Amino acid sequence: MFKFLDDLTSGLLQKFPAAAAPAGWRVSAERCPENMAGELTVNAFKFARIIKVAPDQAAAATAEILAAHPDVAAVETVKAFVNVTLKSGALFRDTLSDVPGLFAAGRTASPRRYLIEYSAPNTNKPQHLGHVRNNTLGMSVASMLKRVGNEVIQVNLVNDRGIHICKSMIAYQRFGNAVTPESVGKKGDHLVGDFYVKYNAALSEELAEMRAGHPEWTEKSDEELFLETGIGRAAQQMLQDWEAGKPEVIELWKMMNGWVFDGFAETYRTMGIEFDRTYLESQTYLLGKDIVKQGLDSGAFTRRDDGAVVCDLGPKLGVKVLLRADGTSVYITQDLGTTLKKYADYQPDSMIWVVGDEQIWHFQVLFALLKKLGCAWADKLHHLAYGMVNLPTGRMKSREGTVVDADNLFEEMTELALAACRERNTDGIADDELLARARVIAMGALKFMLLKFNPKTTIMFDPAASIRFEGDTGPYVQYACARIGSILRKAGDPDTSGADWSLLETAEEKNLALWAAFYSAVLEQAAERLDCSGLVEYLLNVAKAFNQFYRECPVLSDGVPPELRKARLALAKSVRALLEDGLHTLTIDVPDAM
RNA sequence: GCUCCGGUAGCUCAGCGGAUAGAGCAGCUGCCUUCUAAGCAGUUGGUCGUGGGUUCAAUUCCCGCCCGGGGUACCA
Repeated sequence: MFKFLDDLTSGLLQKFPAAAAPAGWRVSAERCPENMAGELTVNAFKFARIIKVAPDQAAAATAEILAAHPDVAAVETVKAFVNVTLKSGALFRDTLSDVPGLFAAGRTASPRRYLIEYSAPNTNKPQHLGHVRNNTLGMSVASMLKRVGNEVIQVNLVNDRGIHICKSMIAYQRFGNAVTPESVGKKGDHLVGDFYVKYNAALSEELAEMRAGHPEWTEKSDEELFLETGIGRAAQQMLQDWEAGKPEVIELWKMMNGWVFDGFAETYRTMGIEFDRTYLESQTYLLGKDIVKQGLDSGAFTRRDDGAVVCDLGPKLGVKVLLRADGTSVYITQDLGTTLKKYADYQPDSMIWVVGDEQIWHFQVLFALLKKLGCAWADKLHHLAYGMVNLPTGRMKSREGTVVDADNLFEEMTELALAACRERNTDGIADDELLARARVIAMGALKFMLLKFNPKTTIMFDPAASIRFEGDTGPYVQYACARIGSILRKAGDPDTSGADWSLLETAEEKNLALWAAFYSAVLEQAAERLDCSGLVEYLLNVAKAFNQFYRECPVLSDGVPPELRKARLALAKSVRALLEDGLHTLTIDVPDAM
């Protein structure tokens, strides 16, 4: 970053030998507020204590050192804020003229191996907007952690067994007429989802009939009556047959799951997701049992009078059951098993789960259990909890048909983006090229929208308002890149080496350099918080700064001196590199033109 | 009840110890024979839920209260 800050730091430490600065301490600067004279601000309130003087003395010393610094053009002190204006040459030297340096600054000094699990769909229905948020958060956090220099292993854990899967299978047996995705021309996960809906409709019907015939049952919940229904018992029986390995059930299960996996593969391809490994719950759901035995042996867990195995996690988390009295395992038992398996498979330094915030409690318990089992790495586990996606009409509910389907949403947004493309420059552009462009824009808009929110906030998705390509959106940033691409194409992809950056002296040009200076800090914070929303915000600001530059500073127009043109071309190139790097970090593509 | 998350402009959200609280959308006003108007400029709009406390400094930290959502399973 800025050389003057290094010099200021050493200057202060020399001047105040009594200073108690932590190792590696360095004075930092922030953007100066718009209405103040200055580009950067050094806040002396923040480090006055470190150098052990009063804030106004710290500020005075700072101003004195900076006034004599060759990079500094002007200094102004307000209270303990020291506002600095840099000389053009120094400003660009430390920022946009050195893109590799800018990018390298964002890399971590201590790379780690992360294992991140996300998506985790069920194979009884297609993915919806909630999954899209999960997928987007997972892939972007993974990408961002890689971008700052870590090794990242991305895994999926597919819930491919259980009563909900059997429901789709029962409905297929009863109402399926042996259809296949090919025979009806439907994506496999959608076809299976249809049967899941059919099952629930048939169940509701049967429940209604039963309640009509048994007035004493009207008060009971659907869950309580589930096993009283024929179709409920059928699903239960099928689950038992599945666990017993009954051939015709396994065969049906394999066939229908195969359809769903094909469908998911397409959804993931559209989003640009590639998992390093996909774990299947059907292969992991029994894993936890021997760990429970080990826990009993070590005394971490205890056996209750009725035979159930439990663990007392203290006053806050309470007593957790790990094995029922009948010896069957519960959700957390499986999760213990898969967690240990993932650890054994990859030995990560840290594991991340991208899972909805309704499971915060579950993960607290899981982590506590792992500690109890003596896993030294248990304090390096992180539940990346994210909020629901709600619609203006309320929560999304599969049963009530109020979900926004992922594939349909991609399709709809692509259509809208395509229409927007057609309104613009379509001269001589082939249809498939236009479609490819629309896809990049649509997916960019969607991912950017989802990442703009802090993960933990509950999102309100209003299709009418949320599907936008203007304003604070992904396409806004992509558009800035496209404008730069256009300039560079018109200039014949010029060689800009040796450009004289000190010729760039307008407020718009300097503003871009000032924004660029903070890229590494933005990445660092995103990685630390496992939250890309700061990067999203940042890219909007850089794109905005570029659009202002675009308006105010002609590059190719007649009357721009050749040397200035070259410098501005170099600037544009660097800005595009920055924006592209940022978007790619968010797993968003950049179209050549828009 | 206990617990977690949220309450900031008409709407959707940033800011989370620092200088006069921001953005986008919506509304109003301008700017396309000039490198792509998916753009730019201007403008309207706020007792940062509320009452205390800590601090040189609080939207930001602590405590109480009010409102909304999640969790509180031997479901996943």
